[in-house]
Amino acid sequence: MGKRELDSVDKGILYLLQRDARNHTTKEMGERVGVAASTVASRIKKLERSGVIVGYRPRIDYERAGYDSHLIVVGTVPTERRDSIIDELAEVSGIVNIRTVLTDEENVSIEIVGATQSEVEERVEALNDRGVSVVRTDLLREEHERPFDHFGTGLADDGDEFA
Amino acid sequence: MGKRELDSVDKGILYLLQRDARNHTTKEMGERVGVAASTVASRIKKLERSGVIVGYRPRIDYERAGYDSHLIVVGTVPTERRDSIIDELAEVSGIVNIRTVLTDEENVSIEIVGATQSEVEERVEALNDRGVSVVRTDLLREEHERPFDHFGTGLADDGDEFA
DNA sequence: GTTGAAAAGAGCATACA
DNA sequence: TGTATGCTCTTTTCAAC
Repeated sequence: MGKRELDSVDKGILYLLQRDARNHTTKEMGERVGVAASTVASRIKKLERSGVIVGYRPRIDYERAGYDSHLIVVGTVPTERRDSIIDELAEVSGIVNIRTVLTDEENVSIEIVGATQSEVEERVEALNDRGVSVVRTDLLREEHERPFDHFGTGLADDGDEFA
Repeated sequence: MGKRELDSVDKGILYLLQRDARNHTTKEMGERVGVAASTVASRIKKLERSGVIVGYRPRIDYERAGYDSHLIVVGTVPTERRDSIIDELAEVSGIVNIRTVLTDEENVSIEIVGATQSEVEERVEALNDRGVSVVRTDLLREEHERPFDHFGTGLADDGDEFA
């Protein structure tokens, strides 16, 4: 499915979903965006089917969940083996996020979580065994997420959300 | 609110939410985890209140949404001004994610989205004006997200999800 | 804390503008 | 394409365990 042009209703809905993707009702969103609840529902389905919305995830505070060690590993993978290496990282426990960028060096960033520091250290070593040449390992301090503002400025009333 | 110990029901629920935080019913989750639907609902509420679940967000394919330029900026912010600088980045359009790590150099990673390359380049320059010394700018290639496996191995039946 | 049943509310499909 | 109505299913609530 190709690219879609988003209108202001789509953008308003996306904005509200980014503020809270689970505890908004379609009715509420419809009022904010100026459209009927059923329209909101069908727009969301369409955004899902067209691939603009890929899925929904909870934001988890791993520390509160009892996993004290949370770090970002920056590494290099040879571009020609990149995809297969990334696939195999599925077998390493504790990896919650992987980003790859279009460069030859330091082209992968891996977020790893674990209960203890030593547990996570083992996992970092496992990365080296699997073809990721680790350049740097940093403790994650904070992660801020914010709605992409183009999806909402003036398109939806801001109520109070749990930001 | 302090740390919580998660039992296997909590972990199973978190696992399922990570697979899809919006299109699972509590009944379905209850069946997979071996508990009643109402229990699932109350556990989720508790996880939200205790801060283990911080929120819910859609995963958006920005390219399909018509925003072609998507990049990761790695930079350095002076640690003593870090929090205020991060706060002020709220005024820069297109920033969707900011991570800070516990080092003195290259301690911030900023994800920026925009409609065109030049638009995003302007925004990167705006970062320099606001106290972020930009070290590197890379085009984002792919981002993989996966459920933290400790939250679910064997605790929830895997149906087929849209992973 | 967990359950199951009853009430309230949301989502979905059909029909229509 | 967007909106409204009615039907179905989900979520919420709460008394009992």
